[in-house]
Amino acid sequence: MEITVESLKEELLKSGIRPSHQRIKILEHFHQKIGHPTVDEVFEVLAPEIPTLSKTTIYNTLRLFMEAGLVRAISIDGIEKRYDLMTHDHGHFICDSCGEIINFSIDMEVFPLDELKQFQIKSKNVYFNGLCPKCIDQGKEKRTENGK
Amino acid sequence: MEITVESLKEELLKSGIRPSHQRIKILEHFHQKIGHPTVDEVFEVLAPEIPTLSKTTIYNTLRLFMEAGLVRAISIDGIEKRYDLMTHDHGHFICDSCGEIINFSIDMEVFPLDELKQFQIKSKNVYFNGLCPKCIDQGKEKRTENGK
DNA sequence: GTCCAAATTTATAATTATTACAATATTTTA
DNA sequence: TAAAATATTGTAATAATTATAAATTTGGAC
Repeated sequence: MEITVESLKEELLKSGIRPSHQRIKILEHFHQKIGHPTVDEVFEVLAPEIPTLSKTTIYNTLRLFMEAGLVRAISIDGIEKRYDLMTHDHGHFICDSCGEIINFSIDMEVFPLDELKQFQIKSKNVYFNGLCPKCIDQGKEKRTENGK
Repeated sequence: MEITVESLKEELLKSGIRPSHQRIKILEHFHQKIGHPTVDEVFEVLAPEIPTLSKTTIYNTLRLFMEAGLVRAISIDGIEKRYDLMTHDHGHFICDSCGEIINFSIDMEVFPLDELKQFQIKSKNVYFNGLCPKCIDQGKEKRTENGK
């Protein structure tokens, strides 16, 4: 399905969010780019397009998107939050050496949930970490300076 | 099994960590208290027992413990890292309203991992969030000020 | 189209978790 | 006991995030 300004507006309205210029651009960024950007990374990309853009707006907007269930935050490295479009279920593999985050598909229904019957579950997140193939080849062990 | 200073020393030595007074006390704290303390919470509890204790020591020690695989960090709220003893596999449920973290048992072997055959997986983490039974009863929706 | 109220964005300052670093203290080894 | 290695401490620096208040933009009533 094509991503247009109109479809983005609709997506926002459906979540009860007023589709301002900034919000459309930020949502568009998540649809166009794959990956798991930080607030800073979103800012760096959009600042040239929206010269008046403020980082606070991105913080505000992403919190709004989260509350509406449009994106989710992942913060496995504990340094900086990263954000991820809420699409289909998937897990995240984080490489301890290079820091890269790799999606992998996973069926969240595999969990036996007798213990959580009384709970209302809104989202499920699965994180693995270890070494990615590239870093295994290079014989790396610990995260290095050049790894983000 | 009884937790004694001797058993804690052994545990540290087995991981190649020299069992200093501070390190023993910090490890002991994780064995005694259940929960997922932050650096600050560990500091508050241990500072009276070790008057010279520095927060830097706790940061250093917990990083050391993590590298040795004794504890793991969870940072699902993205605010402050919390630490957890590496015992048996379990998942974490985080209540969006009161912020409480509840363990639940889970078999990490249920994951189909064809996609990650080439990866070296060191740890697996599962986080759910939503509302806990207490907060459902109280009709809460969003996290409130009194929720940590 | 103009005006008004509400919502949004912006810039700045404040807060807070974490790390860097250098000095001090402790422990180990010879 | 003396020297070397390691651990701890206190302070200062860094960096991500939030609070706040002013400025701007938006949407609707007329």
